[in-house]
Amino acid sequence: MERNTRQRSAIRDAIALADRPLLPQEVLDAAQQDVPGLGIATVYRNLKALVEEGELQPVNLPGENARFELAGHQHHHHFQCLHCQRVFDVHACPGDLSKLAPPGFLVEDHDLTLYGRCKGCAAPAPKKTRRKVA
Amino acid sequence: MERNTRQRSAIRDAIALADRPLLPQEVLDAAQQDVPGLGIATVYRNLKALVEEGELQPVNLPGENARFELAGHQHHHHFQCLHCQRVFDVHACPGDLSKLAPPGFLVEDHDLTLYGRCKGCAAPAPKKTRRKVA
DNA sequence: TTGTATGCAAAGCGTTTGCAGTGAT
DNA sequence: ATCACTGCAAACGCTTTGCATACAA
Repeated sequence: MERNTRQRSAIRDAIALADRPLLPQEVLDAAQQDVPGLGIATVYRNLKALVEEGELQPVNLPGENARFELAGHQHHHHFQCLHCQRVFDVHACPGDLSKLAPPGFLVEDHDLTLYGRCKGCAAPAPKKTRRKVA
Repeated sequence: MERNTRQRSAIRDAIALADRPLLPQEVLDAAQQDVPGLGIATVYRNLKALVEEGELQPVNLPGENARFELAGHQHHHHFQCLHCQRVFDVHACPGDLSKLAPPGFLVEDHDLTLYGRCKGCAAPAPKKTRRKVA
């Protein structure tokens, strides 16, 4: 059965207190302030477990490693800042996009990512290519 | 300077002849029919070079490794089949999405991925979670 | 001939897993 | 006292890089 460990609490709290989806490493950094000896493997194991329990949900953006946020936010999208690279929730949706697909293709779902400048990063910068880092 | 090797031609051809974005491994498989001894490192090096030359462009989908297609397709989106996992181009776009972002956020670009059944994979299947594979 | 491109193998990076020890119940 | 959980290190999958050789020019 599920046990309540200091590690698990620290990991859950780190994500609950964040105002945006966090990378596993960011979760580790935050949770280590509560539990200094915490290891990255434990973070990954708990993230996976918490997702399976339905408490967290993964946030996958194009070319980015998975981030994690509290579940419960229903269908929504994300915004990534081209300056600070951080990701924010967007609680809006363009709606039905089924007519965009070619004939014969059946649309069941969609993912949308907006890019630009977040509230904290004022002026526009030259667009940079977004890519997966190994 | 750029040299014209059999390997580079085979790699370029593999992508040019495909009707969809290919994974590096798929490029390798296809190109090895022309150049049997071809190595995966050469594929990666040429993909990177061809992207920098502007001949190819990377296709990044949420939780997926990068695929590659010919450049020149201007702004467009992609469709991933939930059954066969393959990716197809979508030459349509919902248009201006800047009003979806929260106040203070400046939208400069967007990525959209549609999910469902491709032309070849008829009936709908239970949705499966899309995730990054290490 | 010259030096870029290739193939192989090793290294990197993020993520997962094996294992013995730790600690919640 | 159990047995799930943890930390560490090794293993993994994909991508990149070092190096000696091969080959386009």
